[in-house]
Order: sequence, then structure tokens, then C-alpha cells
Amino acid sequence: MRMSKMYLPTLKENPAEADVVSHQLMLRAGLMRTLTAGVYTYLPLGYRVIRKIEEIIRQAMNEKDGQELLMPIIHTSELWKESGRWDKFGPLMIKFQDRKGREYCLGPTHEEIVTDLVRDEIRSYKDLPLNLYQIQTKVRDEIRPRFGVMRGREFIMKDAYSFDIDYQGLDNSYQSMYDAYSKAFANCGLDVRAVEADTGAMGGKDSHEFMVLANSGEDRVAFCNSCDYAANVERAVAGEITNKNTQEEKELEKIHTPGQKTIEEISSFLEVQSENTIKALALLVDKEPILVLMRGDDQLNEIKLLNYLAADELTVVADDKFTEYYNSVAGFIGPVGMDGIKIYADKRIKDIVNAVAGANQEDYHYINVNPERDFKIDKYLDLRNVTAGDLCPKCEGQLEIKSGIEVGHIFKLGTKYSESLQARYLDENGREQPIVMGSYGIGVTRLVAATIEQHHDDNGIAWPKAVAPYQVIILPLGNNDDVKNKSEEIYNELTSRGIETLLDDRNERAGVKFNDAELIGIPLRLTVGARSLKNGIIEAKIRKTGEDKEIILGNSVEAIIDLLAEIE
RNA sequence: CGGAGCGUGGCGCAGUUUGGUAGCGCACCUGUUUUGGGAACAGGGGGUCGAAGGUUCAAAUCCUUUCGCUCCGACCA
Repeated sequence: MRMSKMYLPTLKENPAEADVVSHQLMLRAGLMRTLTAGVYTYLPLGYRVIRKIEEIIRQAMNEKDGQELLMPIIHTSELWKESGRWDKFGPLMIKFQDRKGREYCLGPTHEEIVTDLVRDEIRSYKDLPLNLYQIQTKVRDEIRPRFGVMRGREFIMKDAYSFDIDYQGLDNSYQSMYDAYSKAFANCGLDVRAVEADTGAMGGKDSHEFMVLANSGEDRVAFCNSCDYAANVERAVAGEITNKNTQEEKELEKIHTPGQKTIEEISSFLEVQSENTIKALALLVDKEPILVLMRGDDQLNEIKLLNYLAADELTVVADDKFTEYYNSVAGFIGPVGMDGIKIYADKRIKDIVNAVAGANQEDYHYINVNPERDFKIDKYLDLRNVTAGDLCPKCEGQLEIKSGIEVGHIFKLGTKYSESLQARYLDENGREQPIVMGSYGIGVTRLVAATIEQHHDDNGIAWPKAVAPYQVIILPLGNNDDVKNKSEEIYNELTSRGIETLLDDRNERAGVKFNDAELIGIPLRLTVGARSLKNGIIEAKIRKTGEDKEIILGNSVEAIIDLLAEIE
């Protein structure tokens, strides 16, 4: 492609709207433009990258017998009501009516649609297993679109669905998707880690997320520093250390603690470690008040709590409701003397001896509080967020916490949708059985951003060759006929050999060309100038490593192709 | 939705405190000279300051409402 003819609007400065590197570079390098928050136009250069990634994903899916199809973006409300998700996904969906008043939504995901499709066609166990996938625009009215294409309201996703006769079949399908994903991400030139994940709104059992480690990541991931344990912090569990405090239990005592409401305040006021205080959280779980006890230095993991209680909604009790619900006072709430309220405690509370806790009275705390002796606990649960340095649950190692971008997520759905939507098949004995399903997603546009997060420097993007929009960029320097002719010659030969090549034939100064070439991140740059031609060479520079090479005129195209083959 | 910030030619910003009718850099157009790391000179086009209402002789600037954008939290590919 001749750059003089390209629609490639690059920017010298970072747009004010972008805060995150990948977002800034996608705008600056002319990959996309914004329509409104979380909604973008992909420009020619950006769309080429998207198509490269899509193709890599397609190949990996097809190798596992995935079959590509294309489902509608417009969904009827009936199917979503049938699965029960019309309300559950609720505000996340863009809903609308047609002229007759019939309700629709724009598809945020397609479990309902594929299940509906398959339930009409799959009759026999002989029709299974089956894996169907599509690459398509999804629409979600995100609460907070963020970081450009990282969390858009409209984004391209590859979603796949597997259908099996039983759970063993599902395990196989799941594993082959796990493998396909690992391969696809590696082929995109990304360093991706699979981690255990929570299943969230999709429902189902096992789940893994594929994480690109990057500082701008929205997820926190716990890794073991010695084994391969890795999990989203949402679900990560720390190994238990059983060092029950052997201190003798002292007598419970109420003491005056004027104005000391937070754990920090009370622990410095009483000169105790925060780990020896009991934090009592007043929470409404599906509207019902409960008390959750955490060690003072631990953070509640709300997802774990919701999962254990099989609840949907968790809110913090408003300060002015403390009297009504707990007969207590905000800032001084505690488990001692708390009647008629369910008390759930993190497992670490079990080991606490002579702790500090609120006395349910303005400006008073108890000291020497001991679980079981001084109050009853309905259930001990693992409720805390793991922190760096925690023991690994699988070995003797320690956990580290890093930020990650979730680029893929796979779920074992089981029969959740096949049962609600009645997708069944006849087994060998002629008995009707629910189809066992899995669902598998890759955020294609998010993957573009994640790739940039992992492959950039101060000068711009440095695409891995596999996803680069073009492989080679030729920069003719100066207004010189020899230079122009040589550049054209190489450009034509490379192009005819199937190498995607850009020719910067714009009437721009050298600096502009160099800077644009670096900004848009083409893996191999060739500089053709009068100076180098005189020396019988053209200059090559590898974008990622910055290495300079010389291509000797004569057999130059072969040499260029060889050099390109060495680049990752 | 809660908290914070912002909205002035295509992009980045100043001007707002102390009202007086819009400016700088980049980009763009024309010409000349340049041409290996974002050229120089000369000339030129483009904005009524997010929107609506109000105060005032006078509003980018003060007041009210509203819309949008960004960041922090609940959501997710």
C-alpha cells in the first residue's frame, strides 16, 4: 500500500480522552476513532490488525473441529425470559421495541440463541459432540466503559459453545478449548496465563480466564511463586496456616474508646495490631441483614460471600439503620451480644485470642474478645481476599499479586441453559437427556489493546509480526529519482511475493517518516536514501529490538525476506 | 449510581479568580527556499467558547438546569 493514498491519520500528541497507553496509541497510530464512550470506528490500519487476530483464532478453533457460524445481533426477549436472564442481565442489555411493541435486545452474549438453535436440530447422541462459534460484535451497556477498547460498549468477540452428551464429554471439549486458546494467544505473540476464575453471570462450574499481564489490567491475579497455581483474586484461596494463638484467654472487658471508629483508629488508640481486632461488617444480603466478621487487617471478598450464600445482591447497611437492624451503632458494631442476626466469620477469626471488637454502644469497645466463648458463629467461611505473601493453597510457595487483562474466559456451563431452554437429546437407551454445554469467549478488540500493552515503547507500538498490519515499511528519503526507483522496485517485488508492504511515498521529511513508522509499529523498516545507495546498500531496522542491518543491493529482496523470517 | 476532574477551530492548551466581545502551538491552504530524525520564511482559511435558560449596558468568564468526556468503586471479553 502506498501511504500517500492511505487513510492513516496519526497524531503527534496524546488525545486528552486517553489515559492508558494502549488507548493513546490506538488513537495516535490511526487505528481507531471514537464515536462516543466505549464505541469506536476501526480505521483501515486497525481493522487489518483485527482481521489478523481473527484469522489466528479461526485457525485454532477450526483445528479443534469448531464450526463457524453467524448469529443475529438482534435477540427476541422471549428466549432471554425463558432462560431467566432477561432480568438478571437487565441493565447490561440494550433493550428496545419494534413498531408493534415487541421487545428485543442487542446480544450481549449468545447462550440463549445457540441453545435455541441446537434444541431444534439435535435429536440424538449421535449428533454430539458439537462446537459452534462466531466472531461478531457484541453490545453491552457497560456501567463504566473504560480504557478505550479494553472495555467497550460495543466490541468484537469470538464466542464458542460446546455441546456434549455428558460431563466427561464436556471435560474433553473444555480441555480442547483450553488448548486452542493457549495456542491462539501464543500465536498472536502474547504472554498469556490461564488462571482459575469465578463463573459470574454465566453460571456453571469450572472456569478459567486467560490473562495478559499488564499494569493497566482491571483484574488482580494471584500467582504462586513456586508451583503453577494461578487464580483471579476474586476466587483465589490462601493456604491455611494453623498456628492457633496459645495465649491464655483473659476476661472480657468493656472500655471507653471515644470517637475511635475505624480499625486504624482503634488499633492505634489501644496500641494493638490490627490483626488482633475483629472487623464486623453490617451487610444486607438479598435485603436480609447479616453480620460478617473479618480479621481487622483482612478485606472481605464479596464474590466469595455471595457464592457461599447463593445470593445475588450485597449492599452495605446505611449508618442510620444500625439501630433498627442490629440494635447497634455504626463504628462500634461487634458480635458480642448480637442476637437474632446470622453471623458469618472468616476462617481466620477462629485463631484469634483476646481480640478487640465493637461493643454495640457509642464510644465503647470490648477487649479480650474470644470467638465461641463470647459469641456464637453460625458458620466459618473463607471470605478474605488473598494478599501478596499468603501461603499457596497447593504447595509451600507464596502468592504474588499482579494485574491482568482478561482476554479470554472459558466456562463449563453444564446443563444450566439446556435445562431452562429444554435442549435435550436421546441417549443410547432412548432416554431424554439434557445437553451438557460449555461456553468460551475471546475479546478480539480487547486483545488488540492487550497486545499493545505488551508490545510498545516510548516511540509507539511494536507489533508482533503475526498481528502486524503490514510486515515491512519502505521509507524513500529525499527527492531523488534513484531512490524513488529503487524503492518502487523493492516495493513491487515484495508485494508480488505476498509480503504485506507499505511504501511511504508521501512528500514528507525524513523525521516524519521515521516517527510514523515507529508509531504504527511495522516490524521491519527499510530506509532507501541517496547516501546508502551510493554505498550499495539499503538500511534495515527491526522495530522491536532496534537492531540495524544492512541489505546489500543486488539480491536484496531475498535478503529482506530472510531477515523478515527471523523476526518474531 | 456514589466520589473527583474536565468541556474554548481537526488535535494539544491559555484565557474564567478580578465580565469589556477570543488567543497560542501543531495540523490545514498558497508561494519561495529546503529535504537522513516531527523544516524556515511570507501570506491565508477555519471557532461565537458543550447545550439551554437567567443576571447585566455588556458573559468563554457570574447563577441555574442539562448533556457529554475522563478517572476511582459495583460489572465483564
